[in-house]
Amino acid sequence: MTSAFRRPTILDVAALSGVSKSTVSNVLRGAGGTSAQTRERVLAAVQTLGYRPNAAARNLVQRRTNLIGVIVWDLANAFDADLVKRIEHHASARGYTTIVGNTAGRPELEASRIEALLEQRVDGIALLDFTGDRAVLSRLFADRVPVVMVSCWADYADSVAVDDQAGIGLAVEHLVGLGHERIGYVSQPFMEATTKRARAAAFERALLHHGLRPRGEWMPSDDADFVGSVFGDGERPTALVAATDHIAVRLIERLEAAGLAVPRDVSLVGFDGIAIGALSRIALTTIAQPADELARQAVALLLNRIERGHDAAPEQRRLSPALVRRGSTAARI
Amino acid sequence: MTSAFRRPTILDVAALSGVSKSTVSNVLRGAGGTSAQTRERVLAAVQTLGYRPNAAARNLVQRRTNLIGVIVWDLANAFDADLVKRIEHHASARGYTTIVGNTAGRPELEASRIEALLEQRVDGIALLDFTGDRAVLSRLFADRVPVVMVSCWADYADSVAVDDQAGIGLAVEHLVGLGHERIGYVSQPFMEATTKRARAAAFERALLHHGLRPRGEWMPSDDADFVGSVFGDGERPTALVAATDHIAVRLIERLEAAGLAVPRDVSLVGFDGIAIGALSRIALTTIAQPADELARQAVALLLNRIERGHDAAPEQRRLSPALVRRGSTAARI
DNA sequence: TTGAAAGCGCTAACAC
DNA sequence: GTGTTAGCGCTTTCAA
Repeated sequence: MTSAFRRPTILDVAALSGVSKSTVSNVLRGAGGTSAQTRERVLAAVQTLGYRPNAAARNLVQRRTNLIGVIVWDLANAFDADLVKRIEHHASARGYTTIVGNTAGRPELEASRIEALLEQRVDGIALLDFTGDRAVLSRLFADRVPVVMVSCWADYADSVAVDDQAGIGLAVEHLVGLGHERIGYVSQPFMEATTKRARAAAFERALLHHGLRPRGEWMPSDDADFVGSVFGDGERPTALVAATDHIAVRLIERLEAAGLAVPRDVSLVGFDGIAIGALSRIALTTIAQPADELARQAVALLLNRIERGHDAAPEQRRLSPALVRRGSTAARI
Repeated sequence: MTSAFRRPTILDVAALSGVSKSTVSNVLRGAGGTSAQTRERVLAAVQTLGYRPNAAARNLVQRRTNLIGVIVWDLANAFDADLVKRIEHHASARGYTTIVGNTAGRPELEASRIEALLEQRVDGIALLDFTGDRAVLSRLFADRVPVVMVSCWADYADSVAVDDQAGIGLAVEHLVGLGHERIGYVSQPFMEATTKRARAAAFERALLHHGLRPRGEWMPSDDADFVGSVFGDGERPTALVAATDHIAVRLIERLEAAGLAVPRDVSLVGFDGIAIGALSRIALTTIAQPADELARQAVALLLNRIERGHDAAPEQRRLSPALVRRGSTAARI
């Protein structure tokens, strides 16, 4: 950097336009009470100097930053990335800048990312797929930072998530409608805990609702060795519900590698509605989440709490998912 | 917010531990020159108060923020998202916090996102797939903000990108090796310009190198109506190179919808190496970019310029891509 | 080894 | 309408 280089400050603008810095500030903030003449002069000076206000200085005096943080499990995961993109979009439209922290689901990374956000004094934080580490949460609580949980929840924070029970219900209903009676459920160890539990519980309930008996051995919480153990011998499920589209897609790989065809031998329903599920080569029947609505409401909830204060009781929004029928499910033969 | 709530400041810590705020600052920054005793007392006070330094105040006096900005075309695009994730990771490891701006390739959004970054006084900016709007770039230049371009380039900025020519060369060589002579190239209108041009030019060169004649009608810059026009009648290509994996995946859809099988009727090579290409149902032969190396070097270049100054001439790094053979290419019948 | 004091660049009373 | 002034919370000389 050229050693003499210094960004123009509000004082430079004031000097050039021959007014005081408060007047410059008033003009720039649109505070009113300035004559059209001086406004012109100030604006001209801003232009010629290429002046741009320093957010740090403003943040310091205003005690707010117009920054929000987003903590995400894995940006390489299509659903997460899509959500982050939409959150950034809505936040930006309302004048907030977004800081993203990717945690890879590791609590220690989560803690350090959140620590960084708090040093920046972000006005609020959106937690996608939060691991639920108590220490981290209590820290947030102690700092009285507005938080919105997306796609997961806790009773002491605002949250917006898809209605997991309704979603899983749709999936099971769809399969039962196709004549399936032996239905399994596949989850994954590295998955946000509340959602994981909710979907698994919803699955059991849905089966019972249809007069079917949930079978523990068809509900592995890990898809890794799933095919070998469940499809080895004995009675096998004719249909599967996967906790997420990601799991479903991996499952297709594993099933087909083991010589089982989808949907001929096994029908499969995913959950989320990621883009690649729509490819004709994948054609994944799935429970689609209303991603943009999720993002919109998350931002609305968060900014509401930021701008209107903390007092109100936590709000828990549940959005309705929709069944998207594609080629991975078929009538039981 | 409880009206009486105020975050503890360095003064509170100083008061509680009975020292001056400079001493607190010295302890916290590890500046040395403090006795073990006072250190203990200060640290204890920090602990009990839950004190956390205010980045805005620090930024203001230090005139640097330890913030970097990342401008990305589309986080919903797997390759971009993966890159952002890795950049955030490397930056975080070196003490920098990342602000992401998604631009959807729209120059006006790009400008406003960059404007926001500059107000935050980010120490540097990584531009992924920059649209190349001159006004925006000159603004950056005027502000003397360190910039690194990733996967695209300009001669006046540091950049790190894959060697497009080598990559396309590998693709063509692979196809020629399989006996193909009528090879087409498919691009897309909404794509970062320098990369787009470079890959197209490299394609022509590669064909010439193998003694083949590039044919304009087989090089649409838009994949939308590609299948109809090129595979309608007359002589058709037996193999295609796609400018990106995304395009390749879409092309598979369109080709198969038109009754053409991949690779039976057409062989197809993509570019990028996104994860879904590895699924057995997709099995996309592709030119894989070294994504993590790209991210690592981008961060290294950027932080180097930030921490060591602007003087050095722009550095242009070109990384080698690798051919990944999968099922979308086959010998010409 | 510690403290006092001068800012960093801005906003927001309040005075003129 | 416009200017003066007192901070916001921190770092960083410079003295003691």
